[in-house]
Amino acid sequence: MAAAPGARCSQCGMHAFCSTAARAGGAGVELIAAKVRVRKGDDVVRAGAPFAALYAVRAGTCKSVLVTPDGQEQIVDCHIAGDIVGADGLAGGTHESTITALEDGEVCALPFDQLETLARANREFQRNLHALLAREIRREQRALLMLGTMRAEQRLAAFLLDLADRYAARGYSASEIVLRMTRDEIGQHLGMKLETVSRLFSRFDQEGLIRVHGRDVKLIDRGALKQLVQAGLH
Amino acid sequence: MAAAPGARCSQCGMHAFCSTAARAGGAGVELIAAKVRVRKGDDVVRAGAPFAALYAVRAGTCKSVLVTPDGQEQIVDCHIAGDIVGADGLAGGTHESTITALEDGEVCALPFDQLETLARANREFQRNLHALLAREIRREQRALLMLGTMRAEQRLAAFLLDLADRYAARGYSASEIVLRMTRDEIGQHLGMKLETVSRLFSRFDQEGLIRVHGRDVKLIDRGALKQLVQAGLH
DNA sequence: CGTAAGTTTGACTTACATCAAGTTTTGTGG
DNA sequence: CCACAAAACTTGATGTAAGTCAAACTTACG
Repeated sequence: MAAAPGARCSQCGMHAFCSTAARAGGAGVELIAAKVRVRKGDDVVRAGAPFAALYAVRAGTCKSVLVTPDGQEQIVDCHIAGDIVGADGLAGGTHESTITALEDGEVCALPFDQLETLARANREFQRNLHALLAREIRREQRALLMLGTMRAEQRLAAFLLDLADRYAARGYSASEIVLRMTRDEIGQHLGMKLETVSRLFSRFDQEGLIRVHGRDVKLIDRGALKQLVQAGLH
Repeated sequence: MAAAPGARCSQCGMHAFCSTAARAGGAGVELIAAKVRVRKGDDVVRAGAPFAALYAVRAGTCKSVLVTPDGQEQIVDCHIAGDIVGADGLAGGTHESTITALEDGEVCALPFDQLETLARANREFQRNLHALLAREIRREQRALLMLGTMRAEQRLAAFLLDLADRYAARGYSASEIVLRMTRDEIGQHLGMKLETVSRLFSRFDQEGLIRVHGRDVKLIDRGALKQLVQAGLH
């Protein structure tokens, strides 16, 4: 179950980890990552499950979902290949959100006690691990800013720009996005109804900001999108 | 600038840290916390400042604020005595949110490289540090759920219950709250306007859920408040 | 004690939700 | 590969929660 050695780690967000982990390996510890295939709709982790590992998304995309007592769902974040997920389970020992594959893909389970052992052995790896957790705090703070202060059109524009930037950072096209979420899921993520998402896509298309065909979205006028997010013009 | 030894650490959220830190101290490291007085309105950390330490709130309350490019403010969280703040700065090396005192108080600066050194030396302390970061992830995920799925009245009810619970966990009254935030600040935290906050306080008071006198709030019918949050009845 | 900051309440507006119908896409078994 | 059902999407008409504007009231503070 050990990961294939050197398997395209350079594109993986865990890269910094694994490379320092390899060096820290000299200290007598080695990271054993279990690579798992997931099919669309599979749960990577389920809310309430005991926490034991972080998961590196090797291929595909995932959503992490929190559910209210009355059944309403909030998509807390969506993850693309290279992201590390599941850190919320670390507090309290059980996962709080359910992480589900949005398409077929592959994840690596990284046993957390092994990560901690490596972090104790290697200062650089430790810092990377902490940065990983802090990055999640930061992403969520930004999401709060978005939900708390922006209007629907701004949130959707910000969402598209963020997604494009993240794909770009992983070497994919920065303007051609294939959404893996339904309109309903995008709505659950951005705090609006699917009809509103649909209407905004149509309007952005009409206004020449983007070009939409179902789940294929092409960013046409990034400048205008950015301005929309920032200025919040009516 | 070292903290007064044994200074009411039992009430401090850092307690688990310091106690294990003391034990880890046998490994030749000691935590030097700088205790600082803050006045109402003082910034504990400013957005953009280089990250060097976490801050334990020893007395008083703080808010952490994120600002949009166009000047809108989102109060990401508010912190009471016993909380540890400033973890968002760990990613990227600079603080992203500004943390401001809402009343006179006292904070301890905990140099992060010292915390990391202790974490490498002591497994239990390391786990506590990780749990601290994960708890923040969790709080923010819940806040996202709140902003993304709930209506204004539910958010305010949830806010009051959370605040009461947190005070209770620190040994204060679970039903008598003294708000340290203005209506405007509460609105900036919950994603609504100050007028809406005011109206909801008045309505909750009329309906007998709470008793409001300015910033003094007494929770009367916690059951009803909880039901309001969960059921979202119209 | 007076001014400024904060709060309340009312009248009106608006962004988004809801309800509803029709269209397109996706997936599956014959 | 096609047929057909289910799921996803679009668009319109209407409703409503919360925002905006405005004025009066209360509390905190120099």
